[in-house]
Amino acid sequence: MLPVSAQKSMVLSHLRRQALFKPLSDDALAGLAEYAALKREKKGTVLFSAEAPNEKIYLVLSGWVKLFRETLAGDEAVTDVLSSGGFFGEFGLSGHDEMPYGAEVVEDAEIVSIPRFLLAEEIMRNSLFGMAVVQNMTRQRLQRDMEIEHRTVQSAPQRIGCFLLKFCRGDNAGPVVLHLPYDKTVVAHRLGMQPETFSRALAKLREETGIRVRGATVEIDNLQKLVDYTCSACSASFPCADK
Amino acid sequence: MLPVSAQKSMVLSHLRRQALFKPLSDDALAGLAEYAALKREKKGTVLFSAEAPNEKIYLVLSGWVKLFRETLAGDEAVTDVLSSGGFFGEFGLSGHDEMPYGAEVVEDAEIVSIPRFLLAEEIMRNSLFGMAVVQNMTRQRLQRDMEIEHRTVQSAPQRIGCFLLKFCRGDNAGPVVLHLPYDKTVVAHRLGMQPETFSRALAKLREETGIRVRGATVEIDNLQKLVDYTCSACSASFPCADK
DNA sequence: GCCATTTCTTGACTTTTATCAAGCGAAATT
DNA sequence: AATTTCGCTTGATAAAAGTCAAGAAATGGC
Repeated sequence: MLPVSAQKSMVLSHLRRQALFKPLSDDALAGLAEYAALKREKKGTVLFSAEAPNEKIYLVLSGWVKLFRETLAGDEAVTDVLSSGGFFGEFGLSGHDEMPYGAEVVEDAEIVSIPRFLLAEEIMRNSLFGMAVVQNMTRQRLQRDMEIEHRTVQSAPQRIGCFLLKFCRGDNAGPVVLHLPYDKTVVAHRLGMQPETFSRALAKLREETGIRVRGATVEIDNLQKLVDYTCSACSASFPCADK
Repeated sequence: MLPVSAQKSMVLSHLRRQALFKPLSDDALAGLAEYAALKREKKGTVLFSAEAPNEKIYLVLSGWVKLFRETLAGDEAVTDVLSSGGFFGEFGLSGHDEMPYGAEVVEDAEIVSIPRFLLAEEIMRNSLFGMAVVQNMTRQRLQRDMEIEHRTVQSAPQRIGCFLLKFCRGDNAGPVVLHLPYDKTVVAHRLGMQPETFSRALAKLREETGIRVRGATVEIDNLQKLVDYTCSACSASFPCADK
């Protein structure tokens, strides 16, 4: 275990790197870091379940964290899977004192938690920061709108194609090799389908677009072919501004 | 047509009534009203299409407005249908200068538009207002999360039941009579299904829960029965806090 | 390196939703 | 009042996705 001071300065340097925190002064950041806690969590750890008390904002530094809602019947709907720079628990800001979703680590992660009242204070104090938060929320809402669109108008193979394209750069013409960042089961739920459907849909996508899949590795020889197949059922087209 | 001054004061009184604008001073409100425009629009009017320039924030005073995204293939995904108090166009705040969706009046509506830079200025000036906007955005994001959940885990009849329950008060034990606020076709798309599916699913719901439907009128004799049938596939249960 | 566990795939089948086509009924137009 | 339009329903059929079950492949622990 690192000494406390060393850990604090590490947290501070991580916070400084977050786009959202750019408008904050060094003093303000130091104030956050003072009360922030950094944790390393293993895959499978449930950070909290829905309806847990909501007092902190969490920021993902590395790894992947799944946000989900569970029905009485036991089905789960994954609303998002976050990586570095993603944060959650912000509903505390709007007066919800219970978490509306659960959070589970799906790939070993480092997570910083910050008491939410500190952020609320900072929003009030620094209007530039407030504006940055508004913009971030707005962008997130837009992403949710797109998610709703995807789930209603895209077929399962198209949703997978869209997911893969999120990891491709727009200027990349040649062959692309990428690795699925977390388990296929999680990807499946992230895309609103069952693992079996995912498996079959991936096979179909392979057939239609010539991509090659071996385990978690995906090779895309002809990016345009994948784009043509995937984005025909979308309002945006690759490279999408909001991913 | 009313004289300009009378119209301005009408706009002002409408703005004053909005929960979101509560933190604003009278001066600030008057400033907004000065540059705000009130319009009455007929059902069927397209306020703007996706990719239109995004310079205003719109606030619905009465009637209903549908927000939707259209794919290249011509399918449309309705992300929301707004009534009094709902607003849209707020993506301008996060630097998007194109509307990410289209907006169409689905029931005769009164709509106020406000130049977005005025609101951006006010967010910067009044941190209480900034906080209110953050909270509003946060709540909207949560609603989108629930929407995603509903579309993945609820069946078509359940989604309709859930929709009907939004118009019921939690304390209402006895029979409830309500009217669908806009065309069934719009409700169908709002719930992410085809009109034909909506029609059949409504018949199924009627069968399962004993509700009676005649045109746009729905009579619910046994609210609990509807709740039991509908909310079993949801993480929240009636009466839901966020509708 | 081997075994145990987990994750993924495949097959057979069911359920749900979409699609295409036709017909009904209420409301607006003339 | 007749006609046209639009919204809604219904039927037949197809496509998509879910479910249950079994087996294959990959992964992690020892």
